[in-house]
Amino acid sequence: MSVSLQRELSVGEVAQRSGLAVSAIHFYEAKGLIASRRNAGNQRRFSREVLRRLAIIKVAQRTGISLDEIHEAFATLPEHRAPNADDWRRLSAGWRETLDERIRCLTQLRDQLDHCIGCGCLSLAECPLRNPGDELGDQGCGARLLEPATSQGTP
Amino acid sequence: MSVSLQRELSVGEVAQRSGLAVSAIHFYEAKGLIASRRNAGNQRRFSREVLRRLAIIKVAQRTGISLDEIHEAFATLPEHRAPNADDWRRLSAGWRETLDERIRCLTQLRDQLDHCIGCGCLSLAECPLRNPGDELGDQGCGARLLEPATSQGTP
DNA sequence: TTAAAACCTCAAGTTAAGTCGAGGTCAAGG
DNA sequence: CCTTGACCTCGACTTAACTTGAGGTTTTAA
Repeated sequence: MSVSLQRELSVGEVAQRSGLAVSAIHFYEAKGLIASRRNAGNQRRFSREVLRRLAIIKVAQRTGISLDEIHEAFATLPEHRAPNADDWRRLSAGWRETLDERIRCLTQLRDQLDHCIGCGCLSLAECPLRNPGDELGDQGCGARLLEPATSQGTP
Repeated sequence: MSVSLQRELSVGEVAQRSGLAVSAIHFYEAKGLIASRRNAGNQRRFSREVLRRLAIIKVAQRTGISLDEIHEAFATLPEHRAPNADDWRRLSAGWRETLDERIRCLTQLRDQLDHCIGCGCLSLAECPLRNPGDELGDQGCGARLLEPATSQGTP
């Protein structure tokens, strides 16, 4: 196995260079996230481009994107030519927004939690967050911090 | 089903007031996250405290804590008395740190991604992030953005 | 040439966090 | 009394993202 410039890569080489398990690479191929051609003995041969794709997959996953979503995003890449810098940039930029949104939601949660640690509302019944009327601050980040004030009982 | 002050709650009432499915409440009980006693007819009866526990579970889950971790945290609560404000505060404060850490990691990822969108390194080979030597900036937030520079090939 | 290492396919297993359904019991209202 | 709705248990199913293993083939290095 000599070091190469442009030769195609075996699955083991891809695994080593990407830091992924061989089984994961098989899995991604089965999912249509990456492609390979086969040599005479039916073994996979990958172009170097696959390393970039795998890197992109890993980044996207870290931002909380599912493989299905990654697949959809990859589907927007042009079919007839290899993706170029702008293509990747477009995907990255889209995911950056998702990531930003997630950060925003978690930060909001943290602030609520800070408030609750301060006022003890996670432990006592008088939490201001239990009251409705804070729809203003609600940016679609998921559920309220405490029970959704069913407005029955607790007289 | 009359509104009550202090009566114990049936599983349906807990479900309604917590916004969880009955099956989820069964599941949490089976996992040891909440407890109930049984009435004469073998039906679950929950004390009101369970609502707070469920609220805590939901918050913790939103911060990315697993049920197992929540279980561990709950295990640090005193056994012989009902948890008080300080107990809950302690848990919340611990999870706040976890949350903060997650926000920090995602923010770092976002900044890296910003950089990569700018320089196109997600698409081209000259990305500065490929080079080692940035252990300084690495705060244990997971993998590098690109391949871990196996330092063979690409002469 | 030959033995080990790498590769192949396909099915089944794993974990988390629940959901769903079957088959049976309990409780409340008319 | 009887029906309806809420409850009970238990096992099987779900999804995501892989991993593991069995049984067989190809490549590579000595």
